[in-house]
Amino acid sequence: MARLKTTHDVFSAIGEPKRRALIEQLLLKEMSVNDLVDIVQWPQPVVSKHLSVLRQVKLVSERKHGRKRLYRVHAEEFRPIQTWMHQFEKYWGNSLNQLDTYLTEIQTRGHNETD
Amino acid sequence: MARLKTTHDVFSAIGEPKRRALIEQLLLKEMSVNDLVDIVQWPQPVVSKHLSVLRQVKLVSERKHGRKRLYRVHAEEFRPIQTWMHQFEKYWGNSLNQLDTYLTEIQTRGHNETD
DNA sequence: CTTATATATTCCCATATAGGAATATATAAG
DNA sequence: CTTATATATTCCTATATGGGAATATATAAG
Repeated sequence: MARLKTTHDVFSAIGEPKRRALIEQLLLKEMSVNDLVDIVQWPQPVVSKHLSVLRQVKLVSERKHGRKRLYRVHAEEFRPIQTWMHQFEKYWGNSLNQLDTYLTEIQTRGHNETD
Repeated sequence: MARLKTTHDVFSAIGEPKRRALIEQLLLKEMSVNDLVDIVQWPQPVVSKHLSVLRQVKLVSERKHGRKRLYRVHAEEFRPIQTWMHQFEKYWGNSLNQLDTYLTEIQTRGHNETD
């Protein structure tokens, strides 16, 4: 076989730096394709194609507004990545992350204080 | 041009599901190549090649032990991913993550209490 | 309807896989 | 030295890009 499709999952989709750059911009605010083109200075088809990949894995959504299409980030769809990253926190000897790990743990347990 | 190299950066490297699976195993404990082959049941060259990519981006390291090569995860190298993911936490309406965001913020500022 | 604007899609190509098969390399054991 | 074990590397091929260029599509404006 060959390489996985970039639309296979969220991890593949964010593997491309340009797509991460677009996400970073859309996190600031909802924007049209040309707004993004003006900012990142890549050819419009390049931006559209990367947005297409992000749309397919649902990391962004689009809505029509006149002639424009406004794109926005779907933050919830990034959760699987964050969840996967939690595995590493126990190895980061940082009190902040230890606290986060602890809090996540009691949350996962449903913080049943009766036990 | 064509697609980015998988060794371009950490994000590209973990885009491949098999490489994530190897990382998950190595998080449990240091292991030899054949230990991994026994677990994941892929041909040994497949495992070796994926480990090679992970080694190049320094997500894992290897040390010789007799005839074997023991691989382990370098958790610190995953930090850039976690850092990037912090951008999304403010959009996850979860008190745990809001706390984490707050703590990360004061840490970033160097928690200078004199100001 | 015609024109201009905004965005998506198609065609094309150089490039980098991911995996199978075979082989090379390294090191320990006898 | 020879053999067995452990792992890496090479060769090969089908496949999926990422981007350039050109074009299609959609919608608003005149």
